[in-house]
Amino acid sequence: MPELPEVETIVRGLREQLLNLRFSKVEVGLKKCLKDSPKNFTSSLEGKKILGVERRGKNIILRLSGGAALLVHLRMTGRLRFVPALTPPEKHTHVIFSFENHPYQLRFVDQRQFGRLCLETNQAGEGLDALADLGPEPFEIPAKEFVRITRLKHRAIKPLLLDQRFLAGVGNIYADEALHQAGIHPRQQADSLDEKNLLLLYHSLKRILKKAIGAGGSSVRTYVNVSGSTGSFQKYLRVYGREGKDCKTCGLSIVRERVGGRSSFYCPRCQVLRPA
DNA sequence: CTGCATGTTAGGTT
DNA sequence: CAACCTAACATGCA
Repeated sequence: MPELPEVETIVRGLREQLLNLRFSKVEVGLKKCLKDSPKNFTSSLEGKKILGVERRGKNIILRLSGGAALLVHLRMTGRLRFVPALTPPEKHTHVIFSFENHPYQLRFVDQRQFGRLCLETNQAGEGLDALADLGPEPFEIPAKEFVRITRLKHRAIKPLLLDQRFLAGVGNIYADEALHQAGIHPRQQADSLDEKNLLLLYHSLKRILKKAIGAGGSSVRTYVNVSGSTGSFQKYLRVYGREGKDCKTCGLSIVRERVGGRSSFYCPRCQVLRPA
């Protein structure tokens, strides 16, 4: 659910709140969301200071004193909330972080328990192991490079966009929206697209991601930001979740179809599948 | 009751 | 190796 724009919104919120805070206490209520033992996790974190908050793909990275990093992946329903310590814990609260001389807590809440927190005590070297396989960031890869690597792939474009090793951060919502905007069928073979089409896709994707970040993300199910507010980009979705409704470009009914095991929404008139 | 849902990974097959 | 499929994870909702 949280894709690049939602994660970016969360990261910005966390950066505002967490910079220079020092963990005083970490409480783990559900150990399966950790890679480490809870004991190791809490004792390694306590006393460390938060020096930076970054995003890589759909991952949240807290840079800590001593060279460590706390990685958070929210998967489907994970949420990070920054709330007064006196707030009664909501259902599915699994980890609570308290800070020195601060009345608020950071809480990890996850209804479906798929989200993961992982502490990397990596030294010197840059790469965090958990992020090693991620593809380029959509905002960093140059247009020509995007065109080049896409045409190397003999597979449908939609599952390719969702492949985090190909491109980091794109999920089901924004893949469907970008393909609609570019007039490309989700099942179109990547290596059958010409440069003009791929440049259009590249710019559509960046434009949509940027607009969605500006709107604070899309709240289609459980997503809220760090302070609990919903995003507003769901109002601007043109295909995602709109099966049977009319295409805002041509009026034809939006269809839903499984592509690469994921439901995909598209307009059969604006997005015609062409033989490879 | 059944089926389905967002992300990711593991494991298997083609 | 690349591409592809399915199951699994846990819960809530239609």
